[in-house]
Amino acid sequence: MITDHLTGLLEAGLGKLRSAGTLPDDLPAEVELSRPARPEHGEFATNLPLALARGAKMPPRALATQLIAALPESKLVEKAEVAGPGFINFHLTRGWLGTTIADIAAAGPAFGRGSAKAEKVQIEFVSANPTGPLHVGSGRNAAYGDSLARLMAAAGYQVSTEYYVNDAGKQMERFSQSLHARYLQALGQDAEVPEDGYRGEYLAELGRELAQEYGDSLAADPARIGRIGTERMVASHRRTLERFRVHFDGWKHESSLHESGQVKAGIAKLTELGHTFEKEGALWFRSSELGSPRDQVLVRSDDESSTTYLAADVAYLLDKVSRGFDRVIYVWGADHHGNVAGLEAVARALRLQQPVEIKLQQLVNFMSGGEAARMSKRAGTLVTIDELLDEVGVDAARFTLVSRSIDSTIDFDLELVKSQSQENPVYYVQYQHARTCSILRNAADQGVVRGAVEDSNFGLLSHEQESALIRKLAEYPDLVEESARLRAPHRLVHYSQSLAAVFSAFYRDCRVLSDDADLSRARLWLVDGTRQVLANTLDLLGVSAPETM
RNA sequence: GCCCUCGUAGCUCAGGGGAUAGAGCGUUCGCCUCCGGAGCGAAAGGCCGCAGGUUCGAAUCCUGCCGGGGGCACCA
Repeated sequence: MITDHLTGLLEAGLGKLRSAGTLPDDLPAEVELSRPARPEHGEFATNLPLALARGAKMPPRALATQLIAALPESKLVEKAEVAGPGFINFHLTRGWLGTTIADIAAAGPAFGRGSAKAEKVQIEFVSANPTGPLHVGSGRNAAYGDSLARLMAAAGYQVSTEYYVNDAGKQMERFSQSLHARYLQALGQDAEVPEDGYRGEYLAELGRELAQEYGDSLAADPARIGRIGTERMVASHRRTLERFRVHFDGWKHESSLHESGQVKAGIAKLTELGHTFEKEGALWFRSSELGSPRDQVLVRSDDESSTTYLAADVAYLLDKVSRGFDRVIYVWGADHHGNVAGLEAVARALRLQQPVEIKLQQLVNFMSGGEAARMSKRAGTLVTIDELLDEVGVDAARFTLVSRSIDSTIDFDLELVKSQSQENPVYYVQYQHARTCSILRNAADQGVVRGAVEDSNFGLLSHEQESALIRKLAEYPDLVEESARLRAPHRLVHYSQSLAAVFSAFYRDCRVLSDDADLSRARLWLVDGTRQVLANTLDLLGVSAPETM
């Protein structure tokens, strides 16, 4: 990779300056090359001299000049020059073009992958209550979590994904009672959905379904109805998510943590470590001493067996760690942010060595025709992922939902997305991908043989648009690394649009299939590299890369 | 009141200490004998919410204020 090569040159140059006594000894040994910026000033730039100038007690430009003089010879660097307040711009030789294209051709779908890391990371996301269909807010969570998992895996981490099924507690009781009422109604009996129950039409449907399948045999067993209903809901979540191209490595039921005794054991461990106390008949977690604004209840006063969600969270966190994950990432909706301090307090109380990261996803404001539409499962008004997919398809939905920083609220206007779906940027990116495939097909039809990549003469690729395109392709491995580090898959969206635009400019100015056979071959390799990188980027987003549209 | 988050072009948003702050949409003006026009080029459009601070250097980091959104349960 080119940045590795340049970093090596800079390190060698620095070493030379160090041994000459120009630099203080306490400067960092690691050299960090900045990402290519303002490529019109050179193929790659670094702000390293600026970063070091202070420690070196010399003006950045002077340091940059000395550093350039100390750089070893390189076949890939034509020249290096000082620019701006003290940048070093590298102008690369044509040899570099070939190495980049050859790298892509050799790695294929693996181009951009980081070196394998030992770190095992678990990402838990969606984890919606199984009390109703998944709505678009969970869709954003799913799109983000899944892309993050793909991205971190590409960056070299060992990634495992999990969905936590909240199939215990009072919310589930309300669900059972609501479904029971709907079931009785379906049997023609008088029954009312509880005041604080779930009133959505989907439960009435499920009630009719159960009445048809089971007759009246469940009438006296609301608990069993609840269990059956929950599993139906979980199964429907799984179907919806698979349709959304989101696959989970594991599904963890909260109920299993209760049944196995892990919840009790977790509480006992907190008590053993001295972090609990009793008050007003309840057992409390003294989280206020661990950075949380208040203490929290673990076991309710009304019933010794009645534990709170936090107690289950303790058990679940211990369970995750016991499975050998070195880092656990939670993706939560912003409406759960009040629980962040609590979980962090738990991690501190348990003295976990493993980092616990909580990514808060801001809300999706669902709009309809410019007007805010409230989403509420209990009121039964919501827009489900399935409805969204029916309207705009998986590709547009995923691309749109992951396109913004996870910290930003998204206004999602279904009317707008429907009406503009043909102008959605995702189609632009896919279109450019299809175009690369089309050119490759045409080449095959015309009997143009690309030959081996090492036999191509990439020195012929001297056009400005060709250089710009190769620079853009060469950014990709760094982009993967940085986006993964920042947990920011939305950067891939912006990159895909940018790469598509650069390719489009190349396409306009540089005819690929021409009478010049050598040039055609070199350009075909460039087109193929573009196709590969577009496909790799879209894959990390869970968006398809069609060969025709 | 406290906590989280956002405030950048008309709109929706990128930009995680560095060069002349970018993209899409919208607006205006151009471009189809040519590998896919779901396209391309150009122009117009910015006290980067406000005020301090740190720094050689701040849209970026810190503090305060203003404004939008969300959250502060013995629900999950």
